[in-house]
This record gives sequence, C-alpha cells and structure tokens, in this order.
Amino acid sequence: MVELAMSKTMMEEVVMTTSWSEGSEDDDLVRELLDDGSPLLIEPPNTTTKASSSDDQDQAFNKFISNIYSGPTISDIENALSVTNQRDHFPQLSSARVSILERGLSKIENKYTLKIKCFGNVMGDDGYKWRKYGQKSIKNSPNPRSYYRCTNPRCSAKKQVERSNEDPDTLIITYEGLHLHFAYPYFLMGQLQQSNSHPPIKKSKPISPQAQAQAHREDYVQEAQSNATWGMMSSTSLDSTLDMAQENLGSQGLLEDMVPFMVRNPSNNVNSAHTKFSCSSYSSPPTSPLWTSTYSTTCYTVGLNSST
DNA sequence: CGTCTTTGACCTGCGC
DNA sequence: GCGCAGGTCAAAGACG
Repeated sequence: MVELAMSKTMMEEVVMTTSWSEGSEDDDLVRELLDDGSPLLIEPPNTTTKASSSDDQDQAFNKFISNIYSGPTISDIENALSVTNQRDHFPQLSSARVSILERGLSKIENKYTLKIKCFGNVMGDDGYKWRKYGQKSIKNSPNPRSYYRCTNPRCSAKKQVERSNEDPDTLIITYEGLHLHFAYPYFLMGQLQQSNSHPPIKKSKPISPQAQAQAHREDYVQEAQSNATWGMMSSTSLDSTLDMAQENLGSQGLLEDMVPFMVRNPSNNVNSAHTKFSCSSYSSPPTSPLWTSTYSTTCYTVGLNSST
C-alpha cells in the first residue's frame, strides 16, 4: 500500500483558490488532483520501509485517485433527496429511512435544509468538525441562529443551525457549500456492522487525536482490500444502516446545536468510510490538533463534484 | 499556551 | 438615501 501525503500548507493554498459554491473551480481542483504532477498530493519520504517499486506506487496512487473521484456526485445526492419518490422502485427501503428523508430534507437554491425533530435533546454529531463563527438573533424568533464553518482547511462547507419557531423541538439545519456534509451518511454507511460495540460519541473529543488517527489508520488497513467505493454502496446496506442508526438514536451524545443523528460512529460509518484512504494519506499522524480533527475529511471531499 | 466559543461591531444586500 | 436584517469578522474570555 502506498501512503500519500498532503501538507497542511498545500491544503490551505487550495482553500485560497477554492471559492464558495463555484463548481468550475471545484472541477479545477479535481483536475489538479487527477493530474499526475499534482502538487496537492505527494508521496512522503518513506524512511522505514522502501516501496517495492515506483511502478507499484504509481499504480496504487492512480487507483487511489480513481477511488477519490468515484465519490458521490451532486446527482447522487439529488437521488438521495428524491428517495421518497423511489419507493416503487426500491421497495426494500425501510419506513425508517423514508421517514427520515420525509422529515424535512429539502433544497433551496444551493442550500440544503434539514428539519429534524429532536427527541429529548438526544442528538448525534454529523461526524464532521465545525467551527462556530457567529450567532445572530433572528427577528420574530426567540431562537438565535448559529453559524458554523467546516474546520477542514480544504472544505468551505457551512451550516446554520436554529430551532424552529413553531416547534422548539425541531432543529433547522441549513447546509451550504461545496461538500454538502449532510448527504454523506446516505452514501457511506454500508459498514455499520459493529456499532453496538462502540460507546456513545459526544461532540467533545472522546479520545486523543493520535489514538483516533491510529484507529482510522487501522480501519483502513483492515479494509484496504475492500472494493467498496462510495458509489457502490447498496441501498440495502444504507437501509439497514439507517435502521440501526435510528435504533441507536438514544445512545448518541447530547449536542445542543449539532446535526441530530445522521449517524456518527468513528470506526465504521461516515468517518471511517471516508477516512479509509484519507487517514492513510499521511505518513505520520498530524501534529496539529486542528489538523488532526479535520484532515480526515480532506480527501473524500474532492470526490464531490459540485454542480449546484 | 493554543484552541475554541462568545458576542458586539461591522459589512452588505434589499426593500421602501 | 435610509433603515433593517442577515451574514461575517475579530477581540476577549473560557477552557483544557
């Protein structure tokens, strides 16, 4: 297996060139990644073990990039959003999954809004780390709106979280930006077999970044032979995963204003899925806490080809 | 000490 | 042009 490295500095440089919600520049980014001479991905100096050959590395590298680009597209997301219209075609879709989608997933222009009922304030993280950058009181509403940015330096995704005026138990989460994090669980939850063996996850970091990175790396090693790319997730696996996740709703951490539920399980769902390769993309664990907490989404996000 | 959250100020777009 | 509302910035404080 070839490990790839992407320096934080390089990431930041890309962020500087990736403007908000501009598909063309996103395409440029993907093109750049696909370019063999891309400066974005570099092979780290491997001082401990010599690679078998440069050809093997090239081959693995190309496969790696190919897998990145096989990620869900906006059209995939659109399909997921229209899942309620697909029951005739996919009768195996569970009522649980359908109800989740019917609960209030909608698209307005380039923003995707999720309305989710909070059951006793029991909510889960959406698996991505966000930085709060603002909060405003909204006119005619007693509930303030919080503004979050994805802390991933390669991701410009944003989300707004506010409580519904009509129903205080309902959260309105508006996702905006290139990577549409909310949609990931609809594609990436095909490996949620051992969720019961994991403790509830809270927003606060339950384990050290180093341990988390190590766990992700091990996940990748174990699943390195898997051919499960994003687009290969079956609806059946999604279905069972959502069912299981909903069953686990009560065990999720208490999060005041994070995306409810949607599944977070660090070893085998969204995070592990998209960190399968991304975590292995670095020859050594990140040293910056910020970087550690965000780098896992880096590589996966380039797979989304924004067309909104 | 570094990171994250809070919160008031500032900026911008829009309607009148 | 003015005022309002939403969105963002950035300084200060909290926290681990």
